[in-house]
Order: sequence, then structure tokens, then C-alpha cells
Amino acid sequence: MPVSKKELSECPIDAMLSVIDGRWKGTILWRLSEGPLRTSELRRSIPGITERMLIRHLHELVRDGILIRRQEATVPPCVRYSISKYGRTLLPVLEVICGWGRTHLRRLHSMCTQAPACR
Amino acid sequence: MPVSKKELSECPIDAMLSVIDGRWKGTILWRLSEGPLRTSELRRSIPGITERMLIRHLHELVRDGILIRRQEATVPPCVRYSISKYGRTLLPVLEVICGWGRTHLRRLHSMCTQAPACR
DNA sequence: GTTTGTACTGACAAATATGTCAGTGCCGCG
DNA sequence: CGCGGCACTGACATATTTGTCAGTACAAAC
Repeated sequence: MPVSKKELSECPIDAMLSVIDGRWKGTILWRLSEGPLRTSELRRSIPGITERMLIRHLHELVRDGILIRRQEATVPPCVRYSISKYGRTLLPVLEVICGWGRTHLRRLHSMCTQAPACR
Repeated sequence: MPVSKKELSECPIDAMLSVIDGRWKGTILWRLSEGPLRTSELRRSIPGITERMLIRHLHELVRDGILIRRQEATVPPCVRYSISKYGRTLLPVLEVICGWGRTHLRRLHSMCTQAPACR
């Protein structure tokens, strides 16, 4: 019986990953950790992302309580995303993940230089 | 141009997630963190997993240097997986992830009890 | 002698994630 | 007027992940 990881799992690790997981979510949070940004500012600051996926991910993060979406009632619309108070509790975790990721990348690279057959 | 997250990204967060990510990897590491297990022992200890996916994930984790695969030259075969020294550096990170995941689950549950409309 | 268990593989199907493309209403710019 | 920017949506195509099913060799249990 295929059960998507996205459906509420009781495993805390899966619960956390379901929030973080998504092709661009890490990058989005990284950008927003330095301050609020408009949708279009985010899009321009993340090369390769499509508007579709950006908005999808943003809305998921809002739904999960990580981001706050503030819309000014102007025309044309101006929407600004920022990290919520709750979302900020996520940042130290990202730091830890990032730290391990960095050593992992170093390890990968050093294996590449050691073994010429790599690739 | 669609680039899989699995292809080496230079982002450390993605690098770490590419190791952890997989429907069952969290659970597998959790089980193995308590000691080495045979393939079939793992399968039986993780309800719902298929042999196919278990072996796929195990081999990926071995490839990434997280697990060690030891095979005794007997018939029938006896293969035992254990967490490598390098893999052990991952465990504290998992703890942190797990910790946040736990509070996240609590948050979700409390929102359920507060809002009767939930579900 | 048929079944069971072991660790695994390959062909294939289903589910999910991501991407492409067009279109929305309104404004300011030239 | 025609165009681009804004924040988004819906239909659809592709990519990736996960699952199903059958099959491998050999030994021990029944």
C-alpha cells in the first residue's frame, strides 16, 4: 500500500523532511533568512526556478506555518514573504544540516581528486 | 532545464538531503543506529517496506559511505549492515531533525484539537 | 520432493514531483 | 494602443521515485 511521505507520518524525521523537502525549499528559506522578499524578487534571485514551482513551494511553506504572506492591497499586487516566528525555529536545524552537508561535499571532492576514475 | 536534486548540487543542504532522502531511509538508519542487522531482519522490523526498496536504499547508503555491508561467504548468504564511522557523524544531525520534527508533530496535533474543522 | 528462507535483480506499472505553456486583470510606460 | 510587470492558476507533459511481480541458486526443514 503506497503511502506518500507527504501524508502525515508519525515519524518525526519524516515530519521534518516533509516540510523541508522540495526541489527549491532549501534555497528559498536561505534567501528569506536574510529578510523578507517579494515573489518576483525571489524568482530573480534563484536562477533556474520557474514561477510555478516558486509559488507552489511558497504556498506550501505558508500552509506549514513556516512563512508569512503579506499582501498589500495595491494594483498591481505586492506580495511579500517572510519567515514566521515558528519558521525561525527551523533555521538552526538548517544550519546543522548545512554543516554536515558541507563536510559531505568536501568528502566527495577529496574522493574525486584521489581517484582519477571518479565520474 | 530540469536538474534532479540527486545530481550533485553544490548546495550543502541539498547534499545532505540527497543522502537522507528516500521514503524509508530515516527508518532504516534509526533501526541500524541500535546495532547491525541482516537484510531480512531489517525487512521484518519495518512494516510496509518492500524488499525491493529496502535493498535499493541500503545500497545507496552503502554507496554514500553511510553504511557498511558485510557478507559472510556462506550458503545461504548472510549479509549484515552496520553504520560506518562516517555514518555515525550523521546521527547527531538526525537527532536534531528528529527533535524539530517532534515539536512540529505536536504543533500539528494541537491545531487539530483546537480546530474542530480539521479533517 | 515440495516448500521455505536467503539476498538480490530485471521488467514493468503506479504514484508523485517538477516543468512548460497559456491565460487572468490591471497599471504605467512609450 | 501595445507591451511588460505583477502574483497567480489550470491543463498538460515529463521526470523521478516507489511499488508489484516474477525469477535466481542453493540448503535445510518438513
